[in-house]
Amino acid sequence: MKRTAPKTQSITVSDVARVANVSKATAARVLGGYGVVSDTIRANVMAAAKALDYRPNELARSMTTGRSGIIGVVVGDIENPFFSLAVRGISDAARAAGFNVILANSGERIEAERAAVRLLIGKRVDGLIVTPSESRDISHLRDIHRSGRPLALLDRALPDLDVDTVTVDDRDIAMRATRILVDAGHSKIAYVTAVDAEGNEYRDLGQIYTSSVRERIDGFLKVCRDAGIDRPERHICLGATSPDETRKLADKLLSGPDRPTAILASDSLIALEIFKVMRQRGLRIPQDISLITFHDADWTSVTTPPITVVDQPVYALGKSVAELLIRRLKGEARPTERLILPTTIIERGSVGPPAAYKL
Amino acid sequence: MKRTAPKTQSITVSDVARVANVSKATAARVLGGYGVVSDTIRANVMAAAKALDYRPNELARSMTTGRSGIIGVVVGDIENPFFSLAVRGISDAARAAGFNVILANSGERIEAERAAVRLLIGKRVDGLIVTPSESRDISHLRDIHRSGRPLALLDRALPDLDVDTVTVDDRDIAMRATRILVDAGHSKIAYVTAVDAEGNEYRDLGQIYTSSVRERIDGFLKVCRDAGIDRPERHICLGATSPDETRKLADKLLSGPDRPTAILASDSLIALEIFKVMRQRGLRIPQDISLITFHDADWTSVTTPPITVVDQPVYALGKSVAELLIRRLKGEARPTERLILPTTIIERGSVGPPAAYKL
DNA sequence: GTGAAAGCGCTAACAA
DNA sequence: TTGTTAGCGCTTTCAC
Repeated sequence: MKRTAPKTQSITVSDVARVANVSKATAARVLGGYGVVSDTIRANVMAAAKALDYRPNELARSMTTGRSGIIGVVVGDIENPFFSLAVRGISDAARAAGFNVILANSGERIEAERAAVRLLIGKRVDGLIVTPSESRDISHLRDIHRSGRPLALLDRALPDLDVDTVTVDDRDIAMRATRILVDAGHSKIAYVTAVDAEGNEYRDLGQIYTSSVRERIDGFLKVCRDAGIDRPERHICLGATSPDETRKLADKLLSGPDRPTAILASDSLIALEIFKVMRQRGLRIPQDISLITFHDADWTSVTTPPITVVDQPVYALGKSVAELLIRRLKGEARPTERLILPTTIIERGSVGPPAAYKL
Repeated sequence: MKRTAPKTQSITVSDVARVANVSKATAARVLGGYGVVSDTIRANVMAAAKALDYRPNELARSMTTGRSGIIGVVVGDIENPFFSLAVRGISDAARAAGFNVILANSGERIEAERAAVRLLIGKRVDGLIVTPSESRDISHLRDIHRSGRPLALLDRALPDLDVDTVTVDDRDIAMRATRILVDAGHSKIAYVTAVDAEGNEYRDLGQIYTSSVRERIDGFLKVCRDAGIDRPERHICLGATSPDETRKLADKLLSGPDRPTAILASDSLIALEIFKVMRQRGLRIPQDISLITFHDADWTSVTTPPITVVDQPVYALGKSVAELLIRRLKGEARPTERLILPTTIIERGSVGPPAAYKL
């Protein structure tokens, strides 16, 4: 005797086949859109499917085909407009190619990233796009590769991992941004970034495990040193990992006697908090202090004054990395590609000569 | 003869069982964490699994159990900070309960919403959270219900659909916002919103198919009429569906001789574009024109002047709806709940008396 | 406590 | 062109 099924009984290929008076295989062929079926039978089956309100079970389908039509995406923080824009680029490219996207957030925590990757592999996504939160422990990324699924990296390169990668030239762009500040006469320039390090004290590059961050710091220091600035690393602030932390950090940074005359912020979320603290402390931009930030976020153009920004091609970054991945998914075998997209600086009104000069 | 597998052969329960010298069923029991197994055997199986680097196939697991541990979420626009914050609320609640989240974007297009729902049902998610883009055609939402999976609605209620819903009181909050403007002396108040209607001409409420939008317009009109404002519906602008469209709309709105003296924007993306256009046209806030917007977006507090906003409990909205859904997923049978979360208005500096008063 | 066997809904050989 | 038959990797009776 058949017990009542605990979960809702759904209509299967067999049900449709029975009603249409054909074999399961034939019904499956028209329902699945493969193989060849005569027009009459096709019509019958379609009618039966419609009558029964048949819905394919994608799970079963993926299980037998080994394909899911899904691209897994793991980003650092979906609330960061940088990532949501990149994700739109990815989604648009995916949709255009008939793929769907599953999104997972790592919150920039490596364990969450590992878990997300594990989940997505478990769900048998066809390929993954990851923004690796650090370069120290990338075993889970190697695992992807080993599982036979293509992986592509977004925004952050991993020298040790030979996979398709799309980034910008972070070192170069940091140099250009810093140079703007140096050229304006600044010599006390702070660089504020989100890396979490013990005590938030910067010691050396080897301590930074996120490639983009490391490259930017490298570029920043290079320009400072070339300009004869003494020990510029003193003004590197790590630990701006949340609005709260950033505010604390900014408050400390802007209160000391050794206050910087210019700040370079590594993303728009950080810059926003810094901007707020500056305001709150009555610091005028750019008369009292200058500010440049990475990412041309919405708000940067509506403040008074508007903020000078590093404009990364975020949407294109996402679109390109998805296209690269999709080409591999479609079977294209080619050497690994590492795309570096061009970046510009939008000069607005937040940079001026250091306060001292005007006295 | 066995052909080479086309796709990477993964380690299965059978493989582990063979190595551990137990039956498939026993291996499955320890690997799946169910049933009873002796400690010795458990240890053996675990060792074998580790040695072989076994990874469970979630697909197969979901197929037999009928559960996936996944909550499907369909939102209007993930780039809208309103939604990304709500999604974080959902994700946090989901994670806390051991669920994962798959995110799909509808772009506020009903066909995309249908497709997303179909995909998620096909993937056999355990339940869905949807921000319905309109109330006219909700057959796909009824389908969810019919498929036996729980559905919960976020931010937009559907009177005809008896499912758990979490919203704010849009009518009330629109009334309060409008009243602030009226009390400041305004009588030419524009309401700008994103609904797409033919010719972007507002005729009557019946034309608006998004519940939140309808309620807000209703509240707006009510307060205007109570204040004796003549035909306030003249100043309702529909069609602010993208930054570009919004800019055009705002440009037209602010150029005519009948220019409003105050604007109420239905979301922060719209308000931002309006703000930019105001700036560009040299309109001073609040001397020349007043502005209030829904959603306490980041940028609204850093402009000069900062913007008065309707502060919805966005994170809580997401968290609550997820919790409601999860309780159902865990088998709780109870009558449908319709939560309405309280909302406040943060008065900042963007509202003043109408320009005419000061002349 | 453990094993054998059936089956989830689908696709993919192969035969007819 | 259509049908038969095996699986995919897992869980789940039901015996032992």
